[in-house]
Amino acid sequence: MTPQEVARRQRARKGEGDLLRVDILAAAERLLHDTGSEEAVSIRAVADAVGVTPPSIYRHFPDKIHLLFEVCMSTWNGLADRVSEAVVEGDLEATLRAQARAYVHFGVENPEHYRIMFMTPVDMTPEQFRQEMFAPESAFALFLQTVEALRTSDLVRAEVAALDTVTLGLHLWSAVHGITSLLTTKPMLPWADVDTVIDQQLDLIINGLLPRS
Amino acid sequence: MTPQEVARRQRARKGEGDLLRVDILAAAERLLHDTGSEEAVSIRAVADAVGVTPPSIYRHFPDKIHLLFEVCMSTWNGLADRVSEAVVEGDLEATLRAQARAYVHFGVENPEHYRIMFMTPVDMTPEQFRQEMFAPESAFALFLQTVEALRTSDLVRAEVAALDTVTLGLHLWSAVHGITSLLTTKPMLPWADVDTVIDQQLDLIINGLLPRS
DNA sequence: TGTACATCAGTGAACGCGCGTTCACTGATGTAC
DNA sequence: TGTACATCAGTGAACGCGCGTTCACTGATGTAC
Repeated sequence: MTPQEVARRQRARKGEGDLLRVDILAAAERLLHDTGSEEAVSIRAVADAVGVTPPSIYRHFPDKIHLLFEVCMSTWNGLADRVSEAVVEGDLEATLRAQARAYVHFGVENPEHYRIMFMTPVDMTPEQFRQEMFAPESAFALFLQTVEALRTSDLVRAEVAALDTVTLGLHLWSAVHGITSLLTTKPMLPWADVDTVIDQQLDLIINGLLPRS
Repeated sequence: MTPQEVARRQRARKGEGDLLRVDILAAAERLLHDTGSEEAVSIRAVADAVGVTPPSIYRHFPDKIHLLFEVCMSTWNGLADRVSEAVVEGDLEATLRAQARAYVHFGVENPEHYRIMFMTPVDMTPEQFRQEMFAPESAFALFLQTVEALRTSDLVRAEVAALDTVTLGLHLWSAVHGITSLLTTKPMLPWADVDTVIDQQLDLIINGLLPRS
């Protein structure tokens, strides 16, 4: 009848204090993913999940928001790998589509991470992460390479080629972000399955509403 | 040196209790708009702004979330008017563009209302508002009329005409929502001015990336 | 015209909650001699 | 091989906070007679 208690964590050896840091991150990540709720990831809940008392979190993180964002950023950095694997040599359109798919799936699989990073007022984001988010190795930077290649190719309309790469990138990102954001936020709407939605959206953007001839 | 206090509100006459209800809504709306922060709109803060004690809010609203959503919905319903005024007789493309512009401006001018309604997990939304949001007189429903007209016109590619109206509507909405969402959430990115961003995004979607001939 | 009374709008005080965070501490671990 | 000691990982208890909400109430207002 006693409530199920997580076994208290065995204390790390001297000099191995950083083991706890890793476990804290893992526990917070699991909590955020499983509950899908930022609120559920309290310092107390994380400490509980690791089997440790709340103050010991502060040995490893300056405050709650830095912990939360480190969790988000490490997931976000994982996306960069998937985006670079999505490259299809010699086929820019296919690359664009595959990268978009990787992006949307990232959001759909980690909706609360995504919400924290891209659907929350900036002021909440610690300065250090604001830059890291769009750093040269980030998913966004990789995506911009594809956009740049596409824009400077001969595949694209003259008006599109005339745009700034970043500007074009922001527009394409917005479209893909719109899908991700609404899919996760308003799942009760009559969506097709995720891959169909992505493909249709890309088809609209690539080919446009109006006829070609 | 005493803190500035809002004058206590004069008590309503008998039978005129609903006057307070209106004032509560107005105060909450102002608070949400001016602070741009859902958190700032606490029962206590609203009561303070009106010049009344917290419990009197409960005479008029069952709980906090109903108050908050009623504020959002009344702003949202105001958008429906702007969307229907945006119709340009006999020019579907112009209508689409004008309605999109009305929508994005709504979001940019009321970023926190917008965030609460469209960037927050569904579970937070009271049942009654989930339906009202997409009701027949809503901005979204009006927008769907434009989409339907466009889809069944002879302006549009065959593949686009073949789509379901709602499906096409969701895609167009996603694109416009993506812009709104990122503009307000990541204002430090190198955006052009709002109208330019909207127009460019619509141009992409209407004409596509690839050349027409 | 005066008075008793029901109704209604709003109050004052308090509840319990979970939170982030701080502080002074304990006790195990490794190291120096 | 044994012992004193510094270091380090983590604890226990508490802080103050603002919140949503409830409860029993007060006192002004209008109405009935």
